[in-house]
Order: sequence, then structure tokens, then C-alpha cells
Amino acid sequence: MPRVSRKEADQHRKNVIAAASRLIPERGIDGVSVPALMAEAGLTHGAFYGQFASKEALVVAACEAAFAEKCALYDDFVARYADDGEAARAVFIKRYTRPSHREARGEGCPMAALCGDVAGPERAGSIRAAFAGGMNRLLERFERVLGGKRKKAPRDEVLATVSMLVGSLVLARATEGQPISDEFLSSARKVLLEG
Amino acid sequence: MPRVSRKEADQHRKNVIAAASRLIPERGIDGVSVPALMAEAGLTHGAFYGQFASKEALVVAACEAAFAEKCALYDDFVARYADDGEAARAVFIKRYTRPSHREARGEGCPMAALCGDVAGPERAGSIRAAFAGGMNRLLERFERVLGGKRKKAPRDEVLATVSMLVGSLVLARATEGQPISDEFLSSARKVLLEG
DNA sequence: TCCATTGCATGATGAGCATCATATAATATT
DNA sequence: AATATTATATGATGCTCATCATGCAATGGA
Repeated sequence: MPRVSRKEADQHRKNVIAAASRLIPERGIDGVSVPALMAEAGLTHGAFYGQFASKEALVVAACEAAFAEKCALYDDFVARYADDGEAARAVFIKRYTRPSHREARGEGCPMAALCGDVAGPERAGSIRAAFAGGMNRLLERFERVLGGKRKKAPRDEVLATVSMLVGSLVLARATEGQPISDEFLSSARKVLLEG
Repeated sequence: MPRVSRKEADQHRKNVIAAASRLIPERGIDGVSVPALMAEAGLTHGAFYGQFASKEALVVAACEAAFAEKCALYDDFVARYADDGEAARAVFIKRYTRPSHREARGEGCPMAALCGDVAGPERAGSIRAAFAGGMNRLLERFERVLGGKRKKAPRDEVLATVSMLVGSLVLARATEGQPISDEFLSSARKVLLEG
């Protein structure tokens, strides 16, 4: 009964979430307006509130999609390196600390891309919960990626390592264009691989 | 010739910068409007453009003030612990990773508070430069704070340690209210002090 | 004492925002 | 084939924002 078929409408919704899960990590929550997002998905702003109860609901969906994509990625990664945990850890750390990761905010680590946006009292509701849920799921994968020859790395080590990786990426982005930017990434890489 | 004396006007400007250097780290650049900031400083919005060329100029001044305050703080800190570098490093790491630091965004580490705001292409101008300049000055202090019994810690170690501290704080803020939030801080503390 | 200067307040401007109301027209159902 | 449904588009609402224009009134120099 719609102007488009149900299947098309479902696809539209998926397109909107896909666009949001790329644009929100890239430009921030407040950097993506509803009209701009819908235009990116090939629709107009009026279609938005037929699909989402609010902008907050969209952010939740986009956040979950971004984490789900990375969880699937690391499931594959763990499977591929199942017989060489040492290599898995080294390859992961090298990839994470590549300068190209700094530029790829929309496709890179959602923890690093969203953590600044999700902090603060005005985001204490469902967005925060979606972010924390995604983080917990992603950290489960990191236990194995970072375990090396062990099955799973100890939790303190996982959280501290992730803190260093995310911190180096976020600081590298905040100083992009300055000489110190690359140093954050290379120092984290060096300390994690050699220290 | 003004409605208030020159001295009062100078004091007003300092008040505005002081308010901004607390509110901007606390609420983010876009979370502090010019009218709200001026009200906080006891003035009306109209007075703003007599003192600052633009909101960007204010952010630059606030950023510099925030970093300058911390530089002075750590100069004192280094002097106080001049004869016991080991204690300086341990005390600093314990203070940085306290849960109360997570809540004190406006008074805490400006690197952690501002890094998310300063990333992105729209902040690539003078704000980014002010942030990077402040970071470089602050990192000079950290070389000595983190040196332990050495005079200065090696640069890779400083940058990696700061990455972990900032990362743990930023992630703890992004997950505030969730059980994992405290874990980021305690894990970073444990690894840096014992690992 | 007088007057030019200027810091501040009031108010306007135009833009962008999230959200809602309504109309349209194509689809599902009958 | 007729009709009820509904995804989408157009457009409006009320808000907040950064910035600018104007006028006032107190000050500091003459």
C-alpha cells in the first residue's frame, strides 16, 4: 500500500542505517543532520520519521551496525589466524596503528570514532547503552586477537592495550597535519610489539 | 571611554576565557554557545564580538588557557618530587586514573577532554594548531613526570603511556554508568604501575 | 568641564536544526 | 477493478545558533 513496495521500503531503511553507520563515525552525531543523511540515502527528510522514532533511535541502530560489522570482521580474522596467535596479535596491532586508519574514520574502529561523541551527560541514555554493548561484544573478540599463543589474553591486558590503541588513534586524529600525529601511532605500535 | 573602565573590560575578557576553558572541555565546542558562555561570564551575547573576532578565536584562547594551567600544575609537581622520580610517576598515574577524573571533565586533562572535539577536517585551522601546541608543551612536562629515576623518559614511552592514559579516560567516559567504565581506568593503572 | 571614544546591551538577520502535518500516488488487499 | 493503506515528498513550526547593526552611557584625555 505504500508509494513503494515493502521490499523497497525495507531496503531504504537498510540504506539509511548503512549511510548513518558510515557518516556518524566520520562526522560525529551532531555533524550528521537528518536532512543530509536522508539525502545521502537518496530520500528526503520527510521519510525519516516513518522509519525511525527519533534521531536518537537512528544513532542506536547505526552504532549497533558499526560494531556488528567489526565483530564479524574479527571473527573472520581470529579464524584465519587460528593456528598462529602470535602473528594474529602482531598483524592486528600493525593494522590498527597504520596512518591510513587515522584517515578512515568512517570505516575504522568504532570505539575510537564514537567514544568522544558518546561521552557526556546528554548521551547517557540508549546511545550510551548501545555503544557499551557493542564495545563488550568487540572486546570479546579482542581477548582472542590479543592472546598471542594463549587462548585468551587476561582482561586487564586487553583493556589496557585497547586503551593505548584507541588513545593513540584519537590523539593522532586530533593532531592530524602536525608532525606529532604519526608519532602517537608509531610509539604505540613499537611499545606494544617490542615493549 | 567605555561603559566600564579598561581594567574592568580586561577582567571581563579574562572571565570569558576562564569560563570557556572550563565549559568547552566539559561540554564540547558545539556544546557551548556564545550566548550561554557570555551569560556564564555575567555579560550578554553582544559583548562577545568586541572581545573576540569569532567563536574560533575564543576556542583558541580557551584551549591555550587550559593547557597553560596544566603546564603550570605539572611544573609544580615536578619540582615537588624532584628528589623522588619513582614516586612522581606512581602518584601521577594513580591520580590520572582515579574515577573522579572521569567526572571532572572541565577541570581534568585537556588532551582527553578536547581530543574528540579537535579531530575532523572542520577544525583543521587555528584550533588544531593551538591544541597541538598545548600538547607539545604538556608532553615536555610528562617526559620528566614519567621519567622515574631517569631525568627524562624516552619519547616513545611517553607517547605510548599518554596514549594509554588518555584512551582509558576517554573510554571510561564513553561508558560511564556501565560496569566496564571503571575497568578501563583500573586496568591502565595496573599495567602502567605493575606491568 | 567637556567631548570623543568605546565596552556593553538590545535587537535583528539569516541559516540550520529536529520534528510534525498534510498531501500524493503507488501498492496490497479484496 | 475498486479500495484501503502507507512510504514518501513538500512544507511548516519553533527553536537555537553565530554574527552583525545600532544606540547608550560611562570613561579618560583635553
